[in-house]
Amino acid sequence: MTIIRVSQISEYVDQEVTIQGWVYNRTHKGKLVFLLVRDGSGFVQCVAFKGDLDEELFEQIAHIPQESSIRVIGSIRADGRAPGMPGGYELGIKHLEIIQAAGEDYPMALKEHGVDFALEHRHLWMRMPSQWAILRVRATVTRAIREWLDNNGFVQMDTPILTPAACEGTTTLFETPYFDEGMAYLAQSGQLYNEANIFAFGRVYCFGPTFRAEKSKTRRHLTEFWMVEPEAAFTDLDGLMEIEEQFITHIVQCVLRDCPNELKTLERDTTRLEQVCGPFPRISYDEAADLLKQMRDETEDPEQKELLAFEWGMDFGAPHETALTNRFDKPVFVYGYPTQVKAFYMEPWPGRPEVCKSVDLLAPEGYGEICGGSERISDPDLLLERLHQHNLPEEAFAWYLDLRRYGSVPHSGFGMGVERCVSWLCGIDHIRETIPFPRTIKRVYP
RNA sequence: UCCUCGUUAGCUCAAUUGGCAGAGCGAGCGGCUGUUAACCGCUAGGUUCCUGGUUCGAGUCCAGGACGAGGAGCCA
Repeated sequence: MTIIRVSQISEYVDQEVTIQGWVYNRTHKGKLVFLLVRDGSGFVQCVAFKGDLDEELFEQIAHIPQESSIRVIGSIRADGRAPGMPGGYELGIKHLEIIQAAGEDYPMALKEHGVDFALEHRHLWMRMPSQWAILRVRATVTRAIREWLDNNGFVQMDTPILTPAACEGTTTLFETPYFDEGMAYLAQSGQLYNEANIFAFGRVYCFGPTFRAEKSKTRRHLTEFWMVEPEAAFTDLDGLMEIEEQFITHIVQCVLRDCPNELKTLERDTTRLEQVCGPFPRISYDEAADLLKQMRDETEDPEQKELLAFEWGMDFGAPHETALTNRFDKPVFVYGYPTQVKAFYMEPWPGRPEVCKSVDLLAPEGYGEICGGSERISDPDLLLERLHQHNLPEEAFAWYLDLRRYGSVPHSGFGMGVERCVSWLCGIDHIRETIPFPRTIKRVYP
């Protein structure tokens, strides 16, 4: 008997097959029982008719607990009434074997749940269609990331997770004892190592978990999140933006192409996503500041006026990013931030030392920053000066300074937060649903 | 760290001025041949977050605490 996966069901119409999975839902109507069975690849309705089965089996099916694991045999038929994913096909049950009857106290009702309850039961919550869809989009995003980078000359170089000190000297890090060497810190970025790697490989990327111990409690923050960081030699800020827009375009198009069912499950309006292809609008920080002033002057709402309060030199807050991105249909680049709000290694703007060659990419529909990057300082003397200005220990950065002494070149790179990207593509409002087991300031379970 | 809010059945929530602890969903049993969050009937299910106080009487008022959420700052 052919064992098939639900995602392939349309190829087996009128054939007798076996499906292995779990009972997601059960409803019955006298002599009919409908089981909604999921197998990881999709959801399919299986129908038991009393007249077709011996009485003991029918009774067993009629009382099978939710989430029981089963093996079901029957023939596939097309039927527009059948729910499921992809839907429109159902299996007429000829035989069913219960692998394990689930306990009758399964806690996840097929309704909405509060945040705390859902997160406490993350190990079960992920079985539900919305979470199944989001996490499959995530898998598509990570595949698209590797695909584009691998196809465009970027070599994957894994950077260390245990690191000797702060990468940028600002954010709070998780620390752990490290033998006789004092404390080691969980990586908050692989960028500095990437900068070493480009001198050997030209274009590289690292892709892995990243850790920030900041007590951020917002819908945009996790303490453990995944970041991809490409870095390219012989690339200036304009070149970096070209890379970013091709990269993002590829990711969006892969998701639209490969995840239509998932996006439909999430009721994502894809018309906005379909407009996402490069080139993206580019505005300077100065222009963004003017735009914000203009928007603040135009609004009548005093609350909005206060939220949009802004002075040159500030970094953008979430309300500023939302207001800015609402003016555009595509992701928008904001480049040339004030040097004082950015990291020490960013190349100054020619003739304007108060501004640096940095660029953030803001996603539309209010999702805000998904990529942050810059052209890096390539002059060894300037880099040393910046280290001193930021009170960073020169010895710890000796290897990093070496990179500017032996064949320094203009180079640039950026980081993209996977969870923020997936949130945007899925149209959900909190990034904790975009990673299988989210780590937040208040949660390390399960 | 700061500001705001919340905690009542397995889940989502209601409970009027301080006056008998409720509903829907979920679970169990029964009914129905096309359900889409089916529907109908019955049953079970409670330390109202904790501690103390006021009161004849507290889910409700007061004080303290615990836990959680949203936002700010910081960032991806």
